Amino acid sequence: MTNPAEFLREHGLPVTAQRIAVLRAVSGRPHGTADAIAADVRDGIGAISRQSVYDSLAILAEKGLIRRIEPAGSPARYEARTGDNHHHLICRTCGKTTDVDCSAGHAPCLHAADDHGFLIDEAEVIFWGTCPDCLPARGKVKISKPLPITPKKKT
Amino acid sequence: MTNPAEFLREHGLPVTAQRIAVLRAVSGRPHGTADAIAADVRDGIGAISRQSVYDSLAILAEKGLIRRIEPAGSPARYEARTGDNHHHLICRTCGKTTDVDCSAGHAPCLHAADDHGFLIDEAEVIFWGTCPDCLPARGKVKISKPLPITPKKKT
DNA sequence: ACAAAAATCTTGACTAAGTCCAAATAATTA
DNA sequence: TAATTATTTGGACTTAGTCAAGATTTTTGT
Repeated sequence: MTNPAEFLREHGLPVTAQRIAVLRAVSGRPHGTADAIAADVRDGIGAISRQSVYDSLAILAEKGLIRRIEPAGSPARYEARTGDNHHHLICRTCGKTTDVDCSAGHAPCLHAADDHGFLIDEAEVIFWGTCPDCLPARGKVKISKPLPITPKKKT
Repeated sequence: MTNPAEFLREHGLPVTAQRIAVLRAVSGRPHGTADAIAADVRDGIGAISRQSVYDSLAILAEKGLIRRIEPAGSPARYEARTGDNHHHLICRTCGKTTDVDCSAGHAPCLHAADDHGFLIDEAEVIFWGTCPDCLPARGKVKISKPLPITPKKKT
C-alpha cells in the first residue's frame, strides 16, 4: 500500500496517529483480532484506548480500507487485503486462517439457486477443515464429524 | 421427523423432557437463537435452565440432529434441517435468514482453488443482501457499500 | 497563523452471549 | 429396585463489544 497517512486522507478521513498505527497493525498481522491489533498498536505508539481501536477498525472497515470477518467460534478478525472478495480456509483445531483466492475476484462470486427476492451483494465463503500442522494429531484420517467449533489458539 | 423421543434414543442419547422440548423448539423455529429457543421451551414445559438449553443444543449439534450457524453480527442460530449442506441468505437490514439449496447437496459443495494442505470437510456459504421487505427502505437502488453488520430484529 | 467548528479519543460503566463449576436430580443398567 | 452413570440446575464468571460524556485533537475559514 501507499503511505498510510495519504491512504487515509485519500479516503476523506482525518489522519490520526492511532489510525495510522491501526492500519499498520492490520496490514502486519492478517486475520488478527481486535485485541491482538491493540497490542501491536501499543508496541508501536505506546498507548491507545480499546474504544479507539474499535472505532478505528469500524471506520476503516466502513470505508473499505480493511475487511472484517467473523468466523464461528472466534472474535472478529481484520485484514488489509480488500477488493478481491477472496475467501477463507480455517482450521477447526487451531483456528489458523488462510486466504483462498476467489475465481471470480469480485462480489458476489456465486449466485444463489433462488434469491427469494433478496438483492444479494456478497457471497461469503468459509472452507472449514484441518490444517497440515493439526492433521497428524487426527491420525491423518478423513473427518466424518466436524470437531467442536471453539479454537483454542489464535491465527 | 419421527417421534423426537425415538429420534434421540436412535442416536444413543438418554431421553429427557428438556431435550425433546429443545428439539421440538428448534424444528418449530428455524434459525432461532438460543434465547428464543429457551423461551419456546419454557412455553412448552414450563421451565428449563439456560445451561441445559446450551448443553442440549450442543449435544444435538454434535450428534448432527441439528445444525448451528453463527452469522456475523448475530448470536448463534440453530436449525433442524441437516444433512443437505444447504446455505443461507441473510438480510443485512433486518437479519431475516432464509435457506438456499445447495446444488451439490453434500459437504463440501465447493472446492477451494488451493487447499494449502488443509483437509477440507465443509464449505460454508452465506449470501448477504437485502430482503424484499427491506428493499423499499433503501429506495430499491443497488447497494454499493454493505450496511453495518448488526441487525436489530430477529429472524 | 488563529480562532471556531467538527470530529476523534479517553475513561469507565454497562450489556449480550456464553462458559465453568459443584451440588442436586433423573435416566439407564444390573 | 439399587447402583451407576449422565444430565440438570443455579450462580458466579469471562469474553467481546457497546454506550455515553467530557476532554482533546484535527480541520476549516479568515
